[in-house]
Parts: sequence; structure tokens; C-alpha cells
Amino acid sequence: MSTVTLWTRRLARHATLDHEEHRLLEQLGAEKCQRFEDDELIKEGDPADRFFVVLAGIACRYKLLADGRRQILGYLFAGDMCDPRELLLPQVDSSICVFGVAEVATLTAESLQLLGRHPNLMRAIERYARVQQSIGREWIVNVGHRTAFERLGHLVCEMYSRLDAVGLTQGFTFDLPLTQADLGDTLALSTVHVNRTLMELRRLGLLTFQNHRIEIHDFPGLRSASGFDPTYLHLADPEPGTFGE
Amino acid sequence: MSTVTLWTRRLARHATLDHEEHRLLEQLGAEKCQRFEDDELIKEGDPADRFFVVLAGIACRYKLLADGRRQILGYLFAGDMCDPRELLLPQVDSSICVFGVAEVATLTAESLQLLGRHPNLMRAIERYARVQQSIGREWIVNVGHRTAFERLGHLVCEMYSRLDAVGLTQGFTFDLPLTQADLGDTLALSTVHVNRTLMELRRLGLLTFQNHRIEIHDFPGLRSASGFDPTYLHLADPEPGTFGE
DNA sequence: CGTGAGGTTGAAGGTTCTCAAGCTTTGTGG
DNA sequence: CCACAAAGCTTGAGAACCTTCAACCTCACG
Repeated sequence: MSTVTLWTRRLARHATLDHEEHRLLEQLGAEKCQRFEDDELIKEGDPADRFFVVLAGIACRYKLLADGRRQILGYLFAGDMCDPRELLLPQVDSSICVFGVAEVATLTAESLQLLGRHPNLMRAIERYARVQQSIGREWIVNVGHRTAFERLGHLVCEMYSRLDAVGLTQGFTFDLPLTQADLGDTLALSTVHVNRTLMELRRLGLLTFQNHRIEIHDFPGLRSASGFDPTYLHLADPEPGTFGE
Repeated sequence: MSTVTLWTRRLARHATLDHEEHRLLEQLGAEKCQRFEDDELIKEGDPADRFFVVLAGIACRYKLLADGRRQILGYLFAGDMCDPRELLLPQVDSSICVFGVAEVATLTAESLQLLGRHPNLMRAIERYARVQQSIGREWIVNVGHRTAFERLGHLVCEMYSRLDAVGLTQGFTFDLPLTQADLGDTLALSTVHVNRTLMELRRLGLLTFQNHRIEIHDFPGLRSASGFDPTYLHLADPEPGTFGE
């Protein structure tokens, strides 16, 4: 499998890409690809002169608070990219780091210019970015109005659905190289409470999280227990081209 | 003051607009402008065939949960507009309603096509939308990692800064046609706790909220008590054109 | 003057947090 | 291959923050 397959797969959900467009993605993915390990790709306040495609592994976007606490704002799974709009303001507003080992391609204004020559491809990227925005909105609801139990269940449902969409699940299991503390920073919960909530989810036969691996035992049950409605992920949208211009 | 002045003023922060561009905004703002009163402009799940500019008054974007609770996702103050990207997916992911009386212009794919003929103007809109995205990220941090006291103080600081940027404040006061319940739906707090937190803020001489009007008595104090750092609002960015293309 | 929306207050309880300790796993150097 | 260190996980107890429920108050408005 080529390194850019997953990236292409994500974008192909939003437009039918021709040979030239595939080739350009190949090129951009190969050009400045690096391996990172538990590393920071960019830091809040850095000049916004580059953005990223995660080709393999997992990264997250986050902000640090004055007291050192961290709020994770979103995950970049294999195949996910940053919104090119990041380049529009002088400084970036949040940091990005990778978990474990990851392959990441760095894009610049120059890459964006190349992409801009393919309106169909740019359209796919914008539609893709629009979905990411929708996910961000759901996260406000998640940390705001749901209980710890629902939050965690909802997050796992979301992760499963996003990973499954590009074939990164095995049955109802998937790899998740995070710690319980990372989950806490995502859901605005203490590590201790994440631990207790995970045990509760296991006790109810809904899911287990062991050895950096999530196993969902009862997806319908988890979905209804956490109020998960996948509409906001826009995975079942009509084929590209069949709706409003 | 023309009805589109505030809209123009917001966009002018992100590009120098020429006469033609001003004229187009005038035209779009006049064309399908309506007055609303406590009305819903669009509902989650509606076809994404239109987006909005709030010319006067205040609107908010929100989601309703299954149990009837509401999470407000963002405010549209006078001069604010929706992200044109809303049109890229078949359905909208959240609802928008106005508070009190508001003047709202409705834009469509057709309006967007007209705007598209002015790359400089589109660029301003995208940069503006990028700032809104940055605000959305800060909201995740706000509902996630801050106490009720900090949350409320932070929200007031943000509102003040955004309104002040287009001249909608009088000294350290501004109109805010919301109820305490609305603030609760914004910050994921119960009405009762909003009330108690407002009293605490008043007791400390930081701010008062009476007769739909916020009065900040000690802005530096409020800012430091709530951990507000206005960087994410990008109000002090260099003049358009002086940074990265 | 009655009504309804919104604001205020008190009491009780639940969810989640902090602190602290012990345990398990993983990785590393001798 | 073992010893040790470091990171992560688990558990308990007490406390803080915020919620719910319920009542009462205030004020604008018909």
C-alpha cells in the first residue's frame, strides 16, 4: 500500500479524483515525508507557514493552558490532513504532536498553490475540511453537555467510525496508541475518572481498552448509551456531484 | 450608517476592499434582508442551500440534544456572517436562531458565485472564517478545562473584544439581549449556577449584567481572573497583505 | 390586576476532582 | 538475565464544584 493511499481514500469520499490529481497527491506525500516519535510538529504561536498530512500513525491538535493542563482539540488519524486555511493567519492557534511513531508529510504555501491548479481536488479538500469543522462542533457538545460515561463512549464511537471509513479497523477493534491521561485531556476528565469510567464501560460489556487497543463488544449498545449519532461525520452523504453546487 | 457597514468593517480587517467590492456587499446585504424576532433561521438537518449575514442584532448557532438540552456553539454579532463552506455538504449540522429583533441577509450559492468573482474579497471572507474557527477551538478549551467562574469571565471578555472591534461597545459596557439560561446553554452550566457565578463576579467588582447589558468594571482584573488571552481573536494581526501568501 | 418570563435563594445530593498510595508493565543498563 | 527505574494503571477516601428541586421574588405587559 502506497503511503498516500489513506489520504487519497479520505479525499476520494468528496470528489472523484483523476489520474493527474492522484499523481499530485503522491508527489506531495513523498516530497517532505518524515518519521516522528512522540514529537511536536508545530507549536501554538509558530508562524503559519506549513500544514500537515498524517500518512501513518496518529497525531493530535491541542492547546496548553497557563497551569500546564492540556486540552486536545482533535485527532488526525492516518490519512487525515490539516485545513489549508491554517496558512491564512500569521500564527497558528494550537499545537500538533504525534503519538508513538508516525509518518507525516509537510505541506507549504507552495504545495497549496499546486493543489490550487486542480479545482476539483481543492473542492474535495474543502469539503473534507468542512467535515472536520462539523466534528469540532460536536466536540463542544461532548465536553459541554455529556457525562463522563457518555463522553468516553461517544469518543470511541466517533473514532471507530472514522477509522472504519478508511479500513483501519479489524472487526470491532482498532489500535489506539493513547494513555488514559491522553483520553482525559481529550474529554476534560481526570485520569482517575477516565480509569473508573473505562471500568464501568467494561463492566457493562460495552468495550475494553487494553494494550493500546479498543475492542467494542456491543456497538449498538455503546451508541445508544452515549447518544452517538454519526450524521455529523457525513459518512453516508450522497456521492460527490449529486448535491448542491 | 448603512445596514452593511458592520459586515464591511469586519471583512475590511482582513483585506483592503475596493469600490466594486463594497458595492457587491451593499447589494447582497440589501437583496434578501429580513427582520426576525426570536426566530429560527435554519435547523439542523435542513438542506444547506443558504447561509447568513447578521446585519443587526445577535444570533447564535446551537445544537439540541435528545433530552431537549441545548448547547450554543457560537454567536453571530452584528456584522458577523456564516462560513460559506456551510454550502459544501448536503445538510447543515446545527441550527441558528436570533435573540430579540435582528436584521439578517440570506445568501445562497448564487451570492457565493458573485463573491467568487472577487478573489480579494473571498480571501477576506476565508480569513475571517479562519478566525471563527479559532474561536470555536477556544470554546472547547473553555467548556472543557475552565471553572464556571473562569468560563463566564472568559466569555464576557471575548464578547467585549469582538464587539469593541467593530465599535459596538460604549466604554466598558455593551448590550447583550440574552437570559441567564442562554448563558448556561453557552457555557454548559445550569441557570442557577450562572446566577450565582454572576453574583460572585459582581461581588468581586469585576462585572455586572443587568437589563440585558454587560458592564465591565475591571477589565484587567476580569482578564486575569478568567485567563483570557485575546490572541486567538486575531484582532492585532498585521495589516492585510503583510503576511504569508 | 393577573400572568408569565426571568431572576434569586436555600438545601440536598451527585458527579467528578484531588491527593495519596500501591500495583503492573515496559524499558534499560549492568 | 536480572535489577531497577519510569511510566502508566488501579484503588480508596475526602472534598469541591456544580446540579437538581423547589420556592419565592420581581418586573414587564396585557
